[in-house]
Amino acid sequence: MSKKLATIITDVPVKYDFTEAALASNDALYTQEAYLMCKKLEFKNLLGRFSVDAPKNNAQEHFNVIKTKAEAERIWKKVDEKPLAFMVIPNVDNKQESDGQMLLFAPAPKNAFAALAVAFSEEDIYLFITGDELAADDLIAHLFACKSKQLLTANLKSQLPYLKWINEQRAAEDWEAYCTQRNRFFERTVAAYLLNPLKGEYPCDDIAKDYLGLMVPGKADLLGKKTVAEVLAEDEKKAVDYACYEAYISWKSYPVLMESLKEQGMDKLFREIEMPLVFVLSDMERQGISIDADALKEYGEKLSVSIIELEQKIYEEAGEQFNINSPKQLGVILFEKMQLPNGKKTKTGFSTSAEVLEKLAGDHPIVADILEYRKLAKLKSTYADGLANYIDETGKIHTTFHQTITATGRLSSTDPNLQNIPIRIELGKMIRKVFHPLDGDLFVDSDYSQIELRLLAHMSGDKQLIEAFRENQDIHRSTASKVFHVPFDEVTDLQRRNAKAVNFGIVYGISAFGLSQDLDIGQKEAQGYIDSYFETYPKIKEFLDRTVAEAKEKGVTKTLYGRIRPIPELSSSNYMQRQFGERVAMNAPIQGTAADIIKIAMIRVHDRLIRENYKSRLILQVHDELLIETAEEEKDAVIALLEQEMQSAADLSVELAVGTETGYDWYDAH
DNA sequence: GCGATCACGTG
DNA sequence: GTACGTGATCGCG
Repeated sequence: MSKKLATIITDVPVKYDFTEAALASNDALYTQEAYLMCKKLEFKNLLGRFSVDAPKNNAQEHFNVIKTKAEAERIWKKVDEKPLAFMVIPNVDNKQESDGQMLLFAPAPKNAFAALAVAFSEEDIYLFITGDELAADDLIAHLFACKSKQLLTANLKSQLPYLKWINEQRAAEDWEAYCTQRNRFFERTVAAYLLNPLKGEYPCDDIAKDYLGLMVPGKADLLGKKTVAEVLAEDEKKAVDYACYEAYISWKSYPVLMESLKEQGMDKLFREIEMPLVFVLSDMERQGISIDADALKEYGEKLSVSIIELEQKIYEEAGEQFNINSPKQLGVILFEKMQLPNGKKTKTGFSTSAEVLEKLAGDHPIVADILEYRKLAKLKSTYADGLANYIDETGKIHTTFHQTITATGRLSSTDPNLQNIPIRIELGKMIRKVFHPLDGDLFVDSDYSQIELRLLAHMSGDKQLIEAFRENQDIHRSTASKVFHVPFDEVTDLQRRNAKAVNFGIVYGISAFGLSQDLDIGQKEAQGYIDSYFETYPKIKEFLDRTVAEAKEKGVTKTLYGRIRPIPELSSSNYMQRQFGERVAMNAPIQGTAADIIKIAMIRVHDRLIRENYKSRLILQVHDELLIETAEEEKDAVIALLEQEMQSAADLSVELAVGTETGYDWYDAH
C-alpha cells in the first residue's frame, strides 16, 4: 500500500503537442506584463532575462538634468514650504584605481560631490550636476536656505559629510539653528524600518512597491554593480534615472510613511529618537577611535608564536598534518582516525564545536590544544589582523553603525564590528589595550547594570523583583535565595549560578531545552527550575503570558516607546517555529525597550556635550554601554553628565543603575 | 567570485 | 533559548 502510494506513475496517457507549445518568439514570453509580475513577486533572477524595460511611469518624463546657474536659480526660486526631497551623488572615489590606472585629475575638494537630485512636486524632479557653473557648496547652501519645511531623503547618515552646514554649525552658539535644521530632515529608510524592522534592507523600489504600489527600476537594474558616480560618467541617462527616482520616491512616499507611523503610534519614536540619532551616530563615526597600531601588531605576533607552537603539537598528537581550521578535516581526524568517543552531534558531518570538544577534553590532550588553538586563531584573524586593516592615516578606526538592521531596535556595527571586541577571556580582553584616547585624554565608560532584568521588573510590576532592585541586592543571589528557599547569605555558588542562568533564560524567552543546554542538565530538571521561578515571581509569568497572548492576537510586540516587532512565526503551521515565535515575543519588548532607552541617553549626552561646550565626544555604543573620549579637566563633569543622562533616560519603578569606569585605554576603562 | 556552513566574538 | 558580524573552508558555477 505505502509503496503503491509513493510510486510515481510514469505511463499516464497525456496528450501534449510540443510544437503547439513552442513560443512564436521570445517577445511573446518576455512581455511587460510578465515583467511586472516577476518584479512584484521579486523573481530577481528572471528579471535579468527581460529585454523590455520597466513600464514607463509618468515621473520619468519629468526628470531634468540641470547644469547651468541660470536654470538652477530659476528652480530654487520655485521651492515653497512644502516638503522637498534630495539625494547627494558622491564623486568617484579618487583614491581608487580605474582600469588599472590611477585617475589623473586632481582630488576633488572635501565635501564636494558629483550631483544633487531634488524633487518637490510630480513635475519638479531635477538632477543638478556640479561643474564649472554649479558648485557643490552653493547647492548645499540652497538646500539649507530653501523655504521647504521638510527635507526628505534616504540614507541620511551617509550623506551628512556632504551637508557641510550641519557639520560646521554645531557649536553651542549655533545650537538653536542646528536643532532647527536637524528637525527638518525625514529619513525614508528609517521610517520604513520602524514600520517593518524585519526586512533588513529598504531600497527605493521596495518602498515604491510597498507604500505607493508603484513599480520602479531597482538600483541594480539601473546601475548594475557600479556606483552612481561611475555610471554618471559612462551612461548619464541611467544615473539620472537612478538619482531622480531616489529623490522622487522619497518625496512621494513621505505622506504615506508619516501617516503609517502615526497610525501605529510610532511618530514620536521616529521624530524624537530615531531621527536625532542619525546625527549622533554620524558624529560618532566621524570621531572614530584611536588605535595603537604598533601594539596591535605586537599582539598579533605574540599570538602567531603560540599558534605555530600549538599547530606543531596538534600535528604530533594527530600523527599527521591537516588543516585545523577545517571542521571537516578536524572531524575526520578526531572521530575517525583517533576514534574519540561519541562523535555525536552531526549535520553535514561531525560537530567540532567548543561545546562538544569541551566534553572530550579528558579523553585526549589534543582536544584541549585544539580548543586553545581555536581561541588564538580567532583572536589573530578577526581581531589582530582584522582590525589592522581598518586603521586610517590618522591612526583611527571608524566603524559604521547601522540603524535599520536589527529586529529589536538595537544598533549593529560593521567594518569593523566594534561591538564584539573580546572581554570575557583575559587574553582576548588584552586587545582592548590598543584602543586608546588621544594624547592627554582619557576614556569614560558607563554601562547600564542589569537593564533588561530591571525592565522586566518594571514592565511586569513584580513586587519581589522590584524590591530586590530597590534594595540594591545581588540580583542573582536574591533570585537563588527565593527560588531555592534558602536564606540570602546561605546561597551556594551553584545555586547562584543556576539562578543566573534562569534569569538570562527569562530575558531571552525561556525554554526547558535551552536552559538544560546552558546548565548541562536534563530537560526535566530545567523545567523544574523554571516552574519554581514562576512560582516565586507570579507577576513575571503573568506578564510573559500576556505579552505572548497579545503578540498572537496582534501579530506584533511593542516596547515601552511604541517600537513594534512583528512576529510572523506565531502563526506558522510548524510547532518549532511557533515556539520560536513565543520566545521572541518574550524577548523583543525587553531588549527593544533597553535599545530605546540607551538611544535616548545617547542623544541627550551628545547634545549636552556640544551645547555645554565640552571637548569630550561620544565614541562608541555597545548595547548597554557608552564610551566617551574626554579631556582630563572635563573628567569629573563628564562622568556626572553621562551618569545623569543615562540614569534619567527613562523613569521606571526601579532605578536605572549605571556603573562607570575611566582609563587611558579601553581595557582599563571597562 | 559567490553562497552555504561552521565556528565564535559581543550584549 | 534572544540579537548581531566576521573569518575560514569548501563546493558550486
